[in-house]
Amino acid sequence: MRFLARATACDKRKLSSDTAHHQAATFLGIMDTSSNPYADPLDAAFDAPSAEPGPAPDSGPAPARPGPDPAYLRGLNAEQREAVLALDGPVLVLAGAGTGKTRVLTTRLAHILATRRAWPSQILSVTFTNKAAREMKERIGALIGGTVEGMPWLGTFHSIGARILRRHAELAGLKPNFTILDQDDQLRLIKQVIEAENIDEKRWPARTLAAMIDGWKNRGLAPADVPDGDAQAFAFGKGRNLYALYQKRLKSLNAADFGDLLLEPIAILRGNREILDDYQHRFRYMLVDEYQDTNVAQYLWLRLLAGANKNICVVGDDDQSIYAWRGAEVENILRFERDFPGAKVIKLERNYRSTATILGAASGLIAANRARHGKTLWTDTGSDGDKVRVQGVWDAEEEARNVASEAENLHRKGQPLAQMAVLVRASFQMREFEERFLALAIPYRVIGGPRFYERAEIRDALAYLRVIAQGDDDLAFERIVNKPKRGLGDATIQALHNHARAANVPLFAAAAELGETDELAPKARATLAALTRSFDRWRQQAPHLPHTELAEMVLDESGYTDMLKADKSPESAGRLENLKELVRSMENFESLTAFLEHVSLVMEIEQNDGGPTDRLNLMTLHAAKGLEFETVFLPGWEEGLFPSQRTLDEKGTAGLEEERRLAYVGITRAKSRVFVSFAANRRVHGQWQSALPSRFIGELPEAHVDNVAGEGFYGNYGGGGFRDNQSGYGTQAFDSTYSSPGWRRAQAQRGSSSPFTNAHEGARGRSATIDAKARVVTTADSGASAYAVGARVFHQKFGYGRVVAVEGNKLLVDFDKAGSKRVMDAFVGKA
DNA sequence: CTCGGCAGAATTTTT
DNA sequence: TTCTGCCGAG
Repeated sequence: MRFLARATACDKRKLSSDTAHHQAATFLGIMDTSSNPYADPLDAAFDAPSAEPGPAPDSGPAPARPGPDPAYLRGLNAEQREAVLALDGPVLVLAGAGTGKTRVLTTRLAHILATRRAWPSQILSVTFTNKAAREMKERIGALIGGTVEGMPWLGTFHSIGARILRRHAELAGLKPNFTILDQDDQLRLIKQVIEAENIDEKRWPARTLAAMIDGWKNRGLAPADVPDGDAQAFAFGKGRNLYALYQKRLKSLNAADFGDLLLEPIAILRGNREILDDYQHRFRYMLVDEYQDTNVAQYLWLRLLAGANKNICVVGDDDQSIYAWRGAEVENILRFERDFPGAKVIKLERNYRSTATILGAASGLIAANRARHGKTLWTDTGSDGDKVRVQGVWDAEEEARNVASEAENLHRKGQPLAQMAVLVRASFQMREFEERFLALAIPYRVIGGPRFYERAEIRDALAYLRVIAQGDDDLAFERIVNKPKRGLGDATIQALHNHARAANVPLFAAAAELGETDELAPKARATLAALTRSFDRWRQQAPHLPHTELAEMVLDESGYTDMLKADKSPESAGRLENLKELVRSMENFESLTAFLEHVSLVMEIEQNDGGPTDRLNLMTLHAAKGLEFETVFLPGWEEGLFPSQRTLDEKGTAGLEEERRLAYVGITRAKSRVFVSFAANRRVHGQWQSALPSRFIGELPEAHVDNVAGEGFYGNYGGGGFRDNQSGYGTQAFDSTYSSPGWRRAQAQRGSSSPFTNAHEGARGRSATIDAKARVVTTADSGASAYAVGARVFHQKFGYGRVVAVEGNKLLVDFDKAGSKRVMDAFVGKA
């Protein structure tokens, strides 16, 4: 048990990195294994060139098994139990929303381990997100003790793919230390390839080709496999060739993109019988989470690995497949039984999350879809609960006001803000809500917004580190060669490229060479020489000091931090702060390479940005999958926005069904309350557009819905409007609107002007501002809207600061991190 | 080479 | 409306 103590004392984040597994493995290897029942004798040997395949299950240590009903099985319902216990042969678990899917998955793993059916290293369990992987590790740890780090093959498709590819890199024409490119790098590279072929990048944008290449890779297609029709679609048939050239460039850069992390292992497994045998033998059990989201490549990968023993268990929900646009094939889950004959299919339909009303509404909606296995969620929790409230409003601003005030209501009644979420279809919808929350000083958190590692300053810092770790990394070198500005412009870069190509060396080497010769202007030459010398120095230092110190040194000596310090813009302080955060996060890794590997596969960072913990959640519907909240707000249910017109145009019925699944996901996130709303007018790209309520509203069973007329909903829809809405949204549902006092008042105010004109803009804008103020006054406990000089305040965007001056309702605030800013008093709260 | 101005495009995005 | 990327002037 000494082991357990040490394991839990370890930093959890450390354990989540792939390289940490190696360490954990070594750690396990040198341990006194007799004290840890799950210590895995195989894992330590994994990296040996010819690792012995594991012992047959029955040749392992004697199964000292707990009695007939181990603790971890208690509390499972019959279906869940079956899903946990059905270990032999293929199993498809159709797990509806809120039916305890993760619990089944983790319990199943625990069961395999506890019954000694396999060692931890003989189980392959794949998830899509790092978050899901982390959660599984934690939950398994909780079930069987803190031995999670002994599960080397629990991870995302991509991290496991990367692991396999690193092990056999040479078979794919790569070195084991290859770089993993993210979207940004990928796009840059594709652009270079297009330009090198003299194709007009304006006419044939790199983004388009990037999307096509991704699509091909998702479908498991190497350049040679790309069908003619597909290849025809880009630059008069040059698509395939460009794809091939891109792949060639990747190899010469010793780099792989995300797609390659799946594709290359497939090629390796297909082309090398012994390797395939080794893995097939190794993985006695396979588990796949979110199977409905797998694409063809992932499917092929799984089929290859499942090979011989076919102990594969996939868990998913066809009704929650919302990533077809990213290559996911709902087909995979729909045809599982055909792919794996004799598969056992278990449906989890008992929902432990939502009220009967919410389930009824969600089921009624999803029933309109044709392509599905068909499940009926049920619950037996007491009362039916509140009906789904559907409300029509004038515009997005009113929508945000309603949501915010409803959230405040619930909050006053004791519901934590963190138990509420606003789920939008597209991120541009978030703005209105953020503004409103800011104005009311409602703490909120945006989930899935811009990623930490995608910020420019972070990517720059990483580029420096990448060049140090991997001199071949041209993309990284190019990124920072003139950042901070060193006077190395296009001309010099071009010369570098030419030289690199002629001498067939990486850019960095070319830079070093050009720093010696006199091909370049003296100034550029001296700068290049100085830069390459700096890198040489950093590389020399690297082994001798902690990588965090190295990072600090690099950022300082390169002039990068000075550049930010000299920058007077309000963001620069935050950028410096981010860099500090980056260095802090590096502490959790053993080495620079371990850190870089983590960064490329895990695009997130644990945020400890202070501020209140109880915050209202704001995110896209996609980001909400897998989460649950007491109350869910679903704004923007309008034709064109949701379902999205573009999806409808591009994907037709299939697209509509995916949008409907998205709506289903949204509703089923709620435990007790759902508020749907739609706005009659919305500003899209600065243009006002009118909209009709979404057809999904009409598809919600009437019995579970409560229609409410918003105060600002004027219902003046000319000849169109709800009455003609082909969705069949009932006229009677809104009849009350037309005669409500609110509506009459509104009519009186507005006269006969049409809501389709811009006439309302000024008036509405003004009244909203007044309203916002009024709300601030009523919410602030003192009733005062002005702050005194010297008061500590908190601003959602700029953080904490001190009031320096007050001018009417504007404050001059000296923010701790963001510097001096002029802000409206309504946008800050008392610190 | 650098900065400023203007045109054109703007869903969803697990890795 | 707002951001990005490109082009022309200094």
